[in-house]
Parts: sequence; C-alpha cells; structure tokens
Amino acid sequence: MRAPAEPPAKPARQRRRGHGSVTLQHVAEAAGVTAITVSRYLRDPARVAEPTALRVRAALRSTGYVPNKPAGGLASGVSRVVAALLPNLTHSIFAETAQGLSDALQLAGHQLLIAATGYSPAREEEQLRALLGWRPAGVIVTGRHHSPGASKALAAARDAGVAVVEIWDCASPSGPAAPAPAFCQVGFSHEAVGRAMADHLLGRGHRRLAYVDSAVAADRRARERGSAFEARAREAGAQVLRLVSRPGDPFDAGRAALHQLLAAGAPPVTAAAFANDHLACGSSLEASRCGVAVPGRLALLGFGDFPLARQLQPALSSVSLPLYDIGLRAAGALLALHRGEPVVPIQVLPWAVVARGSTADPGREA
Amino acid sequence: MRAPAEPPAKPARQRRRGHGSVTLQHVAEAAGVTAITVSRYLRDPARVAEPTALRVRAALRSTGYVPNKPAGGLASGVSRVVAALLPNLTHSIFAETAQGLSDALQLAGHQLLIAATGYSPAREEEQLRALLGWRPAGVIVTGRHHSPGASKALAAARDAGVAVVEIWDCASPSGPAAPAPAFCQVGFSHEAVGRAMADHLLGRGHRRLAYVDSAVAADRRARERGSAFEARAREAGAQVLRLVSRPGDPFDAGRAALHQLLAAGAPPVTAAAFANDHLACGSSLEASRCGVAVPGRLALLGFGDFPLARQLQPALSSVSLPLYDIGLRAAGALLALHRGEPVVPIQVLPWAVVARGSTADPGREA
DNA sequence: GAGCTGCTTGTTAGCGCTAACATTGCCCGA
DNA sequence: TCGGGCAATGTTAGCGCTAACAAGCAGCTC
Repeated sequence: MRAPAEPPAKPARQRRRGHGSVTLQHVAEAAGVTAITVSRYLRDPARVAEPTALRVRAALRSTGYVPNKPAGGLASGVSRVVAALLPNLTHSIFAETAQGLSDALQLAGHQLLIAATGYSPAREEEQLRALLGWRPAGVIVTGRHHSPGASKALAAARDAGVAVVEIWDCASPSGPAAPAPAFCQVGFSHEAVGRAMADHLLGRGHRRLAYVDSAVAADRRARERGSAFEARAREAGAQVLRLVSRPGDPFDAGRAALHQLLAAGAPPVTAAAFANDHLACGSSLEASRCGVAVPGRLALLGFGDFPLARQLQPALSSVSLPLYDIGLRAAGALLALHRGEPVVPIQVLPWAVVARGSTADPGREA
Repeated sequence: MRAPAEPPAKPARQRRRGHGSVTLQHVAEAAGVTAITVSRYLRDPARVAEPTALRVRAALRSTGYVPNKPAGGLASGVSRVVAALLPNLTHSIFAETAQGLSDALQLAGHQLLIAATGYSPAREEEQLRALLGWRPAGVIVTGRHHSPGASKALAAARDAGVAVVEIWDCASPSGPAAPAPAFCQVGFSHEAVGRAMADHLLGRGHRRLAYVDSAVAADRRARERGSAFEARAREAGAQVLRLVSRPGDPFDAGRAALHQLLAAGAPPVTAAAFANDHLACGSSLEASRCGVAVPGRLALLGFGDFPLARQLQPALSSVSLPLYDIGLRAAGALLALHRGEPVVPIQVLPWAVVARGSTADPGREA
C-alpha cells in the first residue's frame, strides 16, 4: 500500500550496532515519555510529576532495566567507583582495612575496585595505571613510598581531580619542619610504634633486646618499625640483635626464631619484639613446648594484636591497631576530598601497646 | 585585523563540555594522526606502521595519556571488569578466595569489583543490582542460594551475556536425577564434608558426638554441614548433640563451648566437630588450660585447616579446603564462559579431612 | 598499463547516557 | 486580556571511544 517511490536510491548500507540490553530508551518508550524523563526520575524522583512517575515505575519494572553506570559516568563526568591498592587481601591486617573501606563506600553508594600488589612497587605502578583507567572518584594506596612512576601518576591523577589517600603509614610529626605530605594520609607512624615497642621493653628493665623482622623483604613498614626500635633501644644504651625470620608458615618461622633468640649472645637476649603477631605466637608456642619461661627467660612482644594473642599462655603483649578504622576513615577522607571539602591532611589513628603476660615485669618480681 | 562580517549573526550560545583530562584526540593531534590510529596502536601495535607507531609512542609519553576504560567499553561493548560478591573480606576463608580471584583476573587483564554481603540475602540482592550496573564481563556470587530477586537478576544477567559463577558450594551429586544447576559452580559439597566429618569421628569409635555451629546464624553452608554430620551420625546409630556457639570472639566462643560439651549428656560426649577452626582452636586451648585430655576425654575436629591448627598441642584435626584455588578456578571458569568456551558446570575441588592428634584413636590405644 | 591485492590510515556514526538549553502549558495578578 | 513566573517535559549535542566501511597507495600480474 505504499508508493514505490524509492526516495533517492540510497545504497541503504547503513550500519548500526547496539549491545542488546535494555536501555533508557526502551523504558522511555514503554512509559510513553522520552529518555531524559526516565533519567531524571532515576536520579531524583521528585523532579517528575506523579502521574508520569507512576508510568515510569511500571515501565522500569516491566523491562527489568539495569542502569548502565559507565555510560552515565561518561556523560556526566562523575564517578561512583573507588580504587584501592593493597599489598594483599589474605593477611588479616589488610583484610580488615578492606572491609572497613567496603562498608563505608557501600553506605555512600560507591563501588570498590580492588587490586593486590604483593608488596611490589612495580606491580603497584602497573595496577595503578590500570585502575586509573576506570576514572575512579578516588584512589587508595598503601604506604607513602611508591615508585617514581607511580608517584607521578598519583600526582597527575590528583591534579585531574581524583582524590588520593595513602593509608597505613603517616609521616611522623617528629621533624620540626616536616614537609607537607603530597597526599592525604590515614594511618599511624610506624616509627613511633617501633619506638614505643622499645620503650615498653626498656621500661621493664630489659637491656639485651632483639627485633625479629618478617621474611617479606619488601614490607618496608615492618623494617621501619624495626629500625626505630633499634635506634631507640641503642639510645637507651641497650643492645639490639636484629633477625630476619625464615620464609614459609609464619608460625613455624616464629618457632625457628625462638631457638635463634635463645642461642644468641654471650649475655643472652632477654626480650624480643616481632614484626607481627604470627611470628610472636609461633615463638610463644614453641617456648611453651620447650619449657622456656616467658617472660622469665625471654619476654615476647608482638605487633597487630591478632585475636590469638589474648588466648596464649601467657597472653601475648602486642600493639593493637585501628585496622578497620583505617578503612573507614580513609573512605571518609576520600569522599570528603572528592566533594571538595577540607580534609585533615594527616590522620593519625590511635594505637596502643597492650601489656599482657608475655612482657610482665620480671625484674621487679625477682 | 579581521573583517567585521558577523557570518549570519548566530547567537553563538553553543554549549560544550569536556571533563578536562587528556583524551585520544589530544594524543592523536600530538602525533599528527587521527584518534582511530592511536586507538588501534593501543589495542594492537602491529596494526600501525612503525614510523607512525614511533610518533604515537612519543605522543603517548608526552601527554601522559590514561585510556578511559568506561568509554572504550561503551563503544566496543566489551567489559574488563569482574564483580564478586562475598559474605565478607575479613574471614581468612573468603580473603584467600578473593586473593585467588584477584591474582587470576590480574593475569587476564581484568579488574575486580568487590562487594561484601555480610551473609544477608537482601544486601546481596542490592549489591548485585549495583554491580550489574557496571556491565561486568561476569559476576561471582557466594553460594547457590539467593533471594528470589537476586536469582532473577542473575538469570537475566546470564541471558544478557554476563558470565555467572557460584563459588564455595556445589550441588551434591548424590541425587540420581539432580537437576542441572542454573549457573556454573566452583567449590565443594558441604553436605559431603559434613558426612566425612561424621565418618572420621565414627571411624575412631565415637558414638556420642556433638556439632558446634557458628554464631553467624545466616551462614547456611555451616548449617548444611552440621545437618549432614548429624544425619550421617544418626544413620550409624550415634547420638548427636547440636550446639550453637555464643557470639563474639570465636576463640572465646570455642572456650565456652568446651564447657558446654563437657557438661552435656549423662553418657558424656566423646567427640565434637566445629563449624570452623577458630571455634575448635578455642576449645582446644581451653581444654589444655583446664587439663582436659584431648582426645582422651574429648576428640576435636575443626573445619578450614587454618595455619594455627597444626600448631596446637595436640595438633587439631581439620578439613583442609582449596580456598585459594576456588578463587583461581572460579576466575578461570568465568573467563572461559565469557569467551563462550565450554565449561564444566560443576567443578568440585578436592578437600580432605586431615587427621591429627586431636582425633587420634583413643579406643584402639586404651 | 589496467586491474587486483594487501597494507595503512581516515571518515562517519553511534554505544547509553546526561547537561544545557528550549518548549509547552498552566496559574495568577494587574 | 495578557504576559510573568513556574513546573514539567522535550530537543540537541556531546562525553571518549571504537566498529564498520572507505579511500589512498605501493607492488604486482598478465
């Protein structure tokens, strides 16, 4: 029933695409409105008159529409993802922080894009570049030391409006003219913790100390604590033996470390601090197995205050950390930065040396 | 120096936008080519002649270009994100799996978008909808039971080309006419594990058993193991006491559970299985503290084979799980599904009851 | 040397969405 | 009666990128 007038004999070899899923367009047709009205309804229902809203709601339901966030972000220039770079997810310390991040971001309607670096700066840089490609509202990185390339990428991202937060490590406020940090930091000073660990043992009369490092050579924060521990102890005239635990199961490494500690020194070591509670617990368990008196023969001090620390016999003294809070607060700072609100540049969260049986004062008693 | 000829007196009130960052366009101008050439270079350098590639490389470096992945995905219809929904990130079991996912996806050049459900089906559904909005290549969900809404959303996503993999729980192949699962599954059968745990204790002569559930009421997989344990034990004519541990620190909950176990039953319980190793370790530590003989008075069997299990005195028998492998294999299955390759629909990964001192055979010895 | 092939680069349109302006219709006061 | 003000919806263009086709050009065959 149509006139056979082929308009201007167009080749009609047009090409289209479309990836199949339900779009705003489809919803709009079903509701008898245009796409922008549906878009408005989704972002702020009050901007659409009630009778229209009713039809839009029905159309949304009947089509099973799922908004295309990347497309929306592209059009509006706002992002609802936050990227996080952590050394790994398996260690409880980072897992707790990741959970804090996840919880806080979920409440704010943001999604968490996560990547593990395995303590490798090169992998951090590579992952960072990949993550920035998602145009996140912000990036959370672990520590304040990065490869030159990563630092440059972070600075460029910050200048392009990406909120950058460094967690787990704060510049220590010791120096009188401490340079302002390049990025917002949420965590604590590992140097201060190392000193406090030394003070804890020194305060109990120990003068022949040891510090057992983790086998993960790239964990420079653990090294920093160790160096601060050593420096403070030497300042106080004490001796410090520095050990590196062997790789493998950290409990077993802690067990092995105990024997090294017992064998070391002509005047024996009387107290040891560890890079983490796993190592310390291993030493404690081994001491108990071998009948070595803790703290009588050797006092033990962990780091991290894992739940197991309280359970040992004697209970392990350790440093309790605001793991979950770091995640929570970092997310808060990031969102505030992203909104352009003023943010405290260095947020030192509270930690504490928790004194338990494994460092109970032997000198005063004996 | 310009002729004042206002062309056709256009209002000139044109509006543009642009979100500021460096785009392909900028790189192309710097290299003296068009955007598509740069795009081609980035996706497959071999498709661009070497002299041109040289200029493009220089332009990329000088501009500091970061590709806009959402825009690329929008244009091409392919996605390089995978979304994962886990109950939480803090428990080592899920953390290990998350790490496996992360590692495998990183190798394949995909990013991991992660969300925690806190064992809540409602939160799972909500998070699932949010994640699907990112148009992921695939979704990984925990368990094979979801809210009706979530199941519908998953099915719709699958039909729209999103690869869906369920982890941590496989339909047990027991039934003769087991219906094919709706989605690919990578994990193990909690029912089979529960039965094996019962068999382990029954095989050592125990006939008065207990199963200590976790306090997380919503963890239905732990419940399933418990029910299978109970059913198998009753089948064998044994008695089963079912306990729920108290909330709070799981070690302390395990300690408390020990006293309930000791107090229970006129003919006393001689062996207990636990929903996880934290609980079992708590009981073990408490037994050791109180001088209760393990396994003489009470045999203990955990689940998860946490590193601590091997360290206890006596070492804790437990069920070792392929935690990391679940993540690895799930990622593999997802990527294969996404490429349209054939995939084994149910991948049961190997687990094993690891017999150690805490369930050493007392009957035969005594 | 016409025509074909293969290599390289360009042109055009459009992915799904939203910002910015434009339009419509209605109520109301002067 | 008319225009000002406001509320609701529509129109247009463009976010940054890539698919699909197009075109230019060297080298070759017959």
